[in-house]
Amino acid sequence: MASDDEQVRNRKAKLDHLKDAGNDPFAVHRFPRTHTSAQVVTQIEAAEEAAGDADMDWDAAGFEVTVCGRLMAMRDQGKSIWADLHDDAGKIQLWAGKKQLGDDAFDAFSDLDIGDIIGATGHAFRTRRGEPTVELSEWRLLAKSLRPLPEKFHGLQDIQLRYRRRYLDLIVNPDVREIFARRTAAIRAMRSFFDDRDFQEVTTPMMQPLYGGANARPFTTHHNTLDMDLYLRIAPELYLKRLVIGGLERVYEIGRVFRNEGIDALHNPEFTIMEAYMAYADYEDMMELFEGLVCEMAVAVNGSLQFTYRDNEISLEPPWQRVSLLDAIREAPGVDFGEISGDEEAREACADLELGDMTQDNWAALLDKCFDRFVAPTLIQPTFVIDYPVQISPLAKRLPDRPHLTARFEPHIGGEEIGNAFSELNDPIDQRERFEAQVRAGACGDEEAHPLDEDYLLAMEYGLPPTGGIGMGVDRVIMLLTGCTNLREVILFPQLRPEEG
RNA sequence: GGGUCGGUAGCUCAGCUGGCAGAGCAGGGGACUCUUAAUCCCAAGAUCGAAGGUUCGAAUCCUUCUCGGCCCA
Repeated sequence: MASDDEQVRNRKAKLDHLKDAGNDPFAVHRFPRTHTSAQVVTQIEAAEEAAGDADMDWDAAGFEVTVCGRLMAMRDQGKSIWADLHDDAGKIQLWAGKKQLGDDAFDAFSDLDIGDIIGATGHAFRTRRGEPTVELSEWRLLAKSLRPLPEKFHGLQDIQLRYRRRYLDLIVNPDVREIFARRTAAIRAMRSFFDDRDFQEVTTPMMQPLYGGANARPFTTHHNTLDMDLYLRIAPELYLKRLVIGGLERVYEIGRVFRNEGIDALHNPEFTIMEAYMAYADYEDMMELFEGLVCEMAVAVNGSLQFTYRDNEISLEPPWQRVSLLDAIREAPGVDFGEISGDEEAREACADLELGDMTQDNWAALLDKCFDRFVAPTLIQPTFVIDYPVQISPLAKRLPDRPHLTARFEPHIGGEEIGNAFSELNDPIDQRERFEAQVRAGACGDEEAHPLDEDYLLAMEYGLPPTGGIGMGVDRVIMLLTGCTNLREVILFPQLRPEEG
């Protein structure tokens, strides 16, 4: 057990001594700092600027600062100790001199451990070697760290430990901090994009009496007082469209959805989705909106519309290319799903494609497999895959000239699907028939089939204006923009198998 | 589900065709007032993922299991 480790025992013993001497670090409630590490550096540079070419007299030009953070390195030279203090803004070097600080405070300082949280006051200056530094005149321990940190040079490499103890990952791996800062910038850009266009940000239920808005299996939970089962949402779609019916003409939501499916490099059971709906707009408008949104996110993350993903140079410069779903599959594996309707017929057409066991696959599943296997990996530059068959698009509006197809698109970048969008189906009669077809598919074993939602149909019968909607897999877009190849690198606490066993 | 690579000290990693379990960092003791992956000296730290097998002898070879990475389905 780690708790018996020698290093932990040493640190606990130090803590006990502090408590016995009336210096319990955990009794400290607050610490007023005057400067972050970055502010100290900036002010040192400003002092140098003011002094011009003259030699700096730091005794005169130095200034008093109070900083706080985590001790990340100690270089003990006997009567002089150099230490690195890290805070949210960066790092600043501390210097403790035995003569300058006094014997007691100096000895106590040398007793600190890497990982301890301290506050310190002193004179800011730059060393002869050029390092911005605070010469300590006073310091205090604000929290004792009882466990040793991972190695300072290589950081934490163990993938499982990095995710299970993400705090350690963040403490010792600076590039991880950077990725999540970029994630935050991307989401901030997304909000301002919609806010600038007069969209209203809303929150809708995560616990729903009936799930819908996507084809996926849900998680189930139970409310005790109401004594009813509830589903964790797989999408916010049907609630957002209720709001459009209610007259909120432009709405968006950024939030978590939950899908009860496998976990791999591109799937986490809970992930962040963005959905937006715009009354009186269609899927062509949504393509433009989607392009603009991703471009603004890219600029926020990378400062550019160009980026590299898996050695591919990708440009987000609009307009993005478009390909018809059925045309693309007719070209690549050479199956014309537009000419095939039955499940058996589809299986025959795919017989030579080495798609594995097809006995459970219906027409829609095989179309999906063909696309995922032969077409999606080739869509490196941003591409809208358009015009999905009505059978696999139960919430999308039909194309007027080709009613077997819908006004729907899925954007693909770097070979990955990053969203789904369409002109929303607003005919409640057609919607009921689509739901009924889904229920039939469910009865035939399709576990991801959409359930029939009477409450949503009731809302639709009051009148949903013609509306365009988009959904985006936010984590996936951030993954692409940051060059990560695993979703878990952009989710702070990805789902893992429980520890032990 | 299949293939493949891996699990060795708190952390990062060596350990070859079987022959005393190693280093660096961190930690302990000591020296050192411009260091910054500080440096130098000393001592300590291991159920080698688990179980079985082969062998005089297994971290190493074999089998099974387990956990994880990557690739494929």
